Amino acid sequence: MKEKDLRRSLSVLPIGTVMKLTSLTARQIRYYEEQGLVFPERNDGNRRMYSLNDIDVILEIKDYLDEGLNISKIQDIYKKRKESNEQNGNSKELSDQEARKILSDELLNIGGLNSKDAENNSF
DNA sequence: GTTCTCACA
DNA sequence: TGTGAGGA
Repeated sequence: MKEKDLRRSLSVLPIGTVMKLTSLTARQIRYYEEQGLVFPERNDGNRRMYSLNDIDVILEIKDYLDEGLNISKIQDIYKKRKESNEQNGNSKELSDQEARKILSDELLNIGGLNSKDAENNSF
């Protein structure tokens, strides 16, 4: 399973491919990178090379955007997700449980932010 | 032909 | 966000 993760993290896709796969504009894709949502590598001559992992994230971002979240909120979600993934270097199973919880919180948050200001942090 | 950065409508 | 300029 590590093999897949490795390939999945290999950055080999030019922005044009990502555009087609995500149906977003280059502008948006670059913007999300600027916002720290995806981290493409910059191999030959300053060209952004995205990985399947990035595609996944971008697709997810698109999804969140579609559900009414703004960039800053998405940034927050990913920030927290990363923290949860990195804080437990001793237990992978716990990380998985945490990941599930985080996802649940995200969904709850999406539903709850419509009426009031869940803007800050309820979790 | 494709992508990059910067800047402005 | 879109788009155009100017370069690689």
